[in-house]
This record gives sequence, C-alpha cells and structure tokens, in this order.
Amino acid sequence: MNLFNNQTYIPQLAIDCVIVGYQERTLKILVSKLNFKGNFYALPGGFILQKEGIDEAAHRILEERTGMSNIFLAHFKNFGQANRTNREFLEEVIELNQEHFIGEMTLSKADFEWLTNRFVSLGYYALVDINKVTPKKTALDESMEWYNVHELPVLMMDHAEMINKALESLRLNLNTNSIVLNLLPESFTMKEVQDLYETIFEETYARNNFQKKILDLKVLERLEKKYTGASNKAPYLYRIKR
Amino acid sequence: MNLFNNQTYIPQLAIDCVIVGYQERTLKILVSKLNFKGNFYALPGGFILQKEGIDEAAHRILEERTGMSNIFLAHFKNFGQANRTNREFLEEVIELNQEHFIGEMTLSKADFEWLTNRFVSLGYYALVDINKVTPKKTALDESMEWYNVHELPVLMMDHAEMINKALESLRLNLNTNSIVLNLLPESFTMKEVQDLYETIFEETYARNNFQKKILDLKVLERLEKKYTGASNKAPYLYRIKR
DNA sequence: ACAAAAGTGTTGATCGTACACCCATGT
DNA sequence: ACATGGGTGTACGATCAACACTTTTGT
Repeated sequence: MNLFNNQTYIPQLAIDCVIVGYQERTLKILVSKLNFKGNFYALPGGFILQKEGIDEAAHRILEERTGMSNIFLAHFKNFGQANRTNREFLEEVIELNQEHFIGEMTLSKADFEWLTNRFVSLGYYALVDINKVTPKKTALDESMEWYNVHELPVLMMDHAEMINKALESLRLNLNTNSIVLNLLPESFTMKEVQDLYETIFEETYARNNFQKKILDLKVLERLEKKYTGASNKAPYLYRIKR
Repeated sequence: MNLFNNQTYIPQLAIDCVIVGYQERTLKILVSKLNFKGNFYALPGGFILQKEGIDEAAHRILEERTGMSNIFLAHFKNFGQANRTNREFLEEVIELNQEHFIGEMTLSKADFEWLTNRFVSLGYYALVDINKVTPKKTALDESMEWYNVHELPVLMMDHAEMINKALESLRLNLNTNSIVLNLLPESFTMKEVQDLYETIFEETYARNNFQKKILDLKVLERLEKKYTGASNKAPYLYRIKR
C-alpha cells in the first residue's frame, strides 16, 4: 500500500498553515526544515482525509505540529494556478538524496506521481500563544522551528507568498476583530498588547489612546497589578473575558 | 471516453458561482433548472480543468453562463465538510429519469462514480450588470434564469447556504470597496446607486448624506443631466472613473 | 525626593448624521 | 405659481488623536 492514495486522501488538494507566534516584539512563523539532504524549508501542511472536513483537516495538521487543539485558525486564501506543482522541488530533493530514495525506496513510484501532481492548496493561518507550543516534528521534518518573520529561510514553492498573504489578511481582520489576543499568554499587560499591535502593523501608537481603544472593545477584564520590581508604577494585568 | 475523468478535471474539487444581478430594487441570482424530470435547481458551477488555474476556471464557468468576460469575480468561501456529496441528489435525479439514463445511457457508471464522490467546492461570487447578460443554458440546463433573492426555489445541496454566505461577504467588502457599482449599467443616477445600497443592506439612508459619502469615494465622474420628462429637477448621470 | 512608566483627563479636529434650505423642471 | 424631486450647506454629536497632568513604584 502506498502512503498517498486517492482512497485515503483527496488528491490534488492540500492545506498549508501559516502558524503565527509572537515573542519579544517579533512575529514568528513555524517552519519545517525537511528531513532530506539539502536545505528545504516548508510551511506545515498536509492533505485532507477522505473522511474529514477541510477545517477539521487544518486543525488536525495544526495539532500534529503544535500539540494544541482549540487554536484560532482561519482560511485566508486559495492557491491554485495551473502550473502549481512541486514536481521540480521533489525532483531536486530526490536528486540530492538518491541513496535515501533508491536505496531504501521510501517513496514508491506511485507516491511520487501522487505528490508531484498539480495541487490546489487551501491557505490557513493560525494564531498561537508561543509559550504553550512545543513544535513537534513529524517523520518528514528534520526540524520544526520558529523563525522571525523577517528572517525566514528560502521556502519551497509559493510558501513565502502564502505568508505575506496570511499577514495581510491578519491585518485586515484585526480591525474588526480581537483575534490577535490569541497570540498573547493567559494574562498580559496593556503594554504587551500595544507592542503586539505595533509589531503586526509595523507602526507606533500613542500609549493613552491605544489603551482607551482596546478597553473600549470590552473584551478584556482587569486583574491584579503586576509587580515586576521595576521602580515605577505597576501595570495592571488583563485577560480575555469569558 | 467518459465525460468526467481525472485526466481532464481535478477530481473532488468544484467551483460554484453566486452570480448577482440587480434590477428594480431587487437582487437577483442566476440559477439553473437542471434538464431533468423533477424540479432540480442549482447554482452555476463546474470543475477545474487540469490545465487551468482556479480563478481562470471560475471565469470560464461564468463566461459559459453569461457570455461575459471581464466580470467582477471574487472567491468568498470554501465548502468542504466530510459528508459533502451529491450522491443522494444524483440518485434521486436518476430515479426520476430512468429512461434517460438507462435507455440512452448518457451517464456512464464511471461518470456517476466521479460525480458522486465527496466534493470540496470553491465558492465565488460575481457582480454583473444585468442588462448586459443574456443567461446561457448549457446542455445540462433546462433553463438558466434570474431569481429574486427572496424568491429562490429550493436549491440542491448547500447552494442556499452558499448564497447567504456570498451576500454576507459582499456586504462586508462593500464598505471598503466600490465593487458594487459593477451591478449598475454604464451610467446611472445617484438615486439608483442609493437604491442599490439600500437593497443590498436592507436599510434606508438619508439622501443628502448618501450622496456625499459616495462622491467622497472619488470613484465617480459626473456626466450630463438626465431629462426624464418628470416635473422636477433633472438628476445628474454618473459613471465610474477610468 | 526623584526617575520611570502607568493611568486618566481635556482639548481640538474630523467624521457621520440630522435638519434646513435652495434649485431646476414640467404642468 | 407650484408641486416634486435633486443638490448643497450648516449644525450638532460622536469618535479619534494630541497634549497635559496625576499616580504609583523602587531607589
């Protein structure tokens, strides 16, 4: 039995996830270095089981990589040009890893054909609290790590474009939503919220007005103060209302 | 050779189009009555050729039904639950049209299997000037007609939900965009624009403020006046700037 | 007491809405 | 002249950004 086949998965349809985290005023993206000779980097992705819905599939893929369920996840765009295939990519991988593929015959001819077909990919982005996530490798990954959004390695296929589109979409949805708060830990200060917004939009905001704007959303509740030991007034902690 | 096969089309992936028109203060949706015994209604849809991109496919499907290219078209949502299949629907069609399918054997066993697979559908909506469109039937259609959005027949599968989601998405995008004007003829009065907005949002707006808001978008240019013969001041005509 | 950072209050501009008024057209 | 509907101007209130000020904390 081949790994990939039309009985198990929907053929020619993939899901790619832009998993966004946030730490130290930087957005981070979870990227896999593939477990082959050569430097091949890819977004976490996968295929859709015949027996699962597309959103389910995205959640499953996400959970496989982060260990977390109940993550904020949204579809942002489809990618489906006519020539969208990873054949060239896979051929390069095989070229550089002959002993692997020819010696151990990990990838059958049928699997190769299945994988190098033209694919339509459904792009999802996820927002996660980076502290709660321990990136998990699958058999395909040599590593699975966070990369600063401005220091990404060269990614396979159109994955770089996917990240850009995901961030665009994120910025658009932020204004109408409060989903960003998914990027922060359980409780946080107003300054941390502001830093996050400034990072995402690459702008700066006035401290006082920003506070008002966020509190006016009425999605946060104020907790006790946070005494850091710094010689200044202690900021309040907030958390998302339930 | 079968009509539908994996060499020609991407399997298990479909496109459905919510084609929106506007006339006499009513939104209209282009709906096909399928060319079978029984009352089967469906959104214009189709499959994606292996050699074309998904947006191309949507445009092709649209052109097949409206005769128009260069139409405003946007993806709004994917539909892909695990149990999303038209098997029950097709079985009912065949049940009611036995002489057609068994006698003439229009639909091969292989085609039937292909069509009754689980499908993921990419939902697009299009905005068209209803006067420029002469709906075109394909071989599958008994009729292809405009239906008032509030007087739709019962549609197959989840097509009713698709229309609702498309309209939601349209309303959202209207505020940031001026795409609506695609629904109007070449030139139009401000009152016609207002009627259109009021129809889409099912609200009423103050005449003077509405005019200001639209003109402030700076996407319209004023043409000559339109003398209707009515005993009142003649309204200006406008058209979209180029 | 002082520096640093958090929190709150106040003002002015801008935007959207409501109201009033003026203009053109055919009877 | 006048009824009808189109176009424009003004005034009010809400919203948002800029500025100023007060409060809290550890040294």
